[in-house]
Amino acid sequence: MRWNKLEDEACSVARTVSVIGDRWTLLILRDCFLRVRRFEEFQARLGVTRPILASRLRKLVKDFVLAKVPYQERPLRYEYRLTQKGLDLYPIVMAIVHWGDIHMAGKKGRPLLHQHTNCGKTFDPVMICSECGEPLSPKQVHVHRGPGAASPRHMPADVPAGDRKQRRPVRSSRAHP
Amino acid sequence: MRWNKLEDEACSVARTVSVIGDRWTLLILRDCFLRVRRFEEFQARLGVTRPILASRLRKLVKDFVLAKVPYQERPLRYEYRLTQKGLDLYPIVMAIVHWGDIHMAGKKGRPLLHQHTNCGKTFDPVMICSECGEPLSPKQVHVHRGPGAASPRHMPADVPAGDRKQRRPVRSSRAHP
DNA sequence: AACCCAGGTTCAATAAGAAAACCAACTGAC
DNA sequence: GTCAGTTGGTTTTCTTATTGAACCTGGGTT
Repeated sequence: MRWNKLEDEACSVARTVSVIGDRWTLLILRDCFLRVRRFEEFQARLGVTRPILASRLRKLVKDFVLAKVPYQERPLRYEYRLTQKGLDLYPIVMAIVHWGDIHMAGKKGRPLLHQHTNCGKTFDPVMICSECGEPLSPKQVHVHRGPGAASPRHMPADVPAGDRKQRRPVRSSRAHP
Repeated sequence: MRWNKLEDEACSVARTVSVIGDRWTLLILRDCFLRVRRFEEFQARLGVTRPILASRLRKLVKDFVLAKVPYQERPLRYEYRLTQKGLDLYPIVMAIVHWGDIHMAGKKGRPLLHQHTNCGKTFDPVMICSECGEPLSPKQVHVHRGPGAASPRHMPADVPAGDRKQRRPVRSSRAHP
């Protein structure tokens, strides 16, 4: 399969992977969330070769994840900033960080700690259901076809519904449309 | 930079990316969460070449994300099942799906809908702070060095702490140790 | 015996990535 | 004015990874 065909697949994972499913791209995005913005800074921190970095940044700009904005004139210089679409990748990056913290940390513990400035505490990211607020587990989720489904190829086996509780919904910044 | 050096980096993103930071690997994991378990089924659904699929499955087994368990004898055949370490990737996969749903869905809408069997509703995954329960936004998170930090190279600029509220912590299945 | 199945491996051709050098537009120091 | 320095790249060559097709193994079926 060619990678440009991937974004046409009727699967949100495939479409997302066509944008960020590359090792260097994910590391570039990590640095974006750490406020890195310039070519030379990415290059120095990541150790990536310059041609690869240039091609990845170009692609992220093309996909509207980053925007190239001038930070000075004469000589005209640009920096790369996360767009809203890019900022929305934060849960993915945090989920990746958390998994690494739990499963890949060395004996010394985590490399970084995250402090939530709202509550002031060191925290872990937790993924919950927007409707009932409970933490999500794969076995409690039943997947079925949406309006954008193409073929029944990607459908899973059916899973019986369990007990049901009630809670107030959590207003996500970006809920299902 | 060589990819085997990546897992030695003092960064949880780099370490996680050394395991799952590959396009095919992420698609394989998507299918794992859709209860796909066998070589031929992965191959048919993904359209990946057989040598790549074999190499990715081998690596996921080596990294204890998947386990190869026999489902019959004579002829002896194995299937690939998510371990607990693999199941813990669920928030990453859900975050990827959700971003694709929001930013990459076609005109027809989402390919798949997720129903939470606990509450019975179609939901979106929301990432919250384990301590105060508020949805996370990148600008409200201050990163600082943890015990496993190596060099100060990967540190971000400081961000002032905002207002502080109080809430009860959410017990994540896997909190910070 | 002849053929099918699941789960791979082997091999040649092609695409992508790495390393090092080079380029261009401008600055500021001398 | 020229000479080195800075930033943000491109070019070139070499090495590695991926693709596509075919083949293999250890069984079972008719």
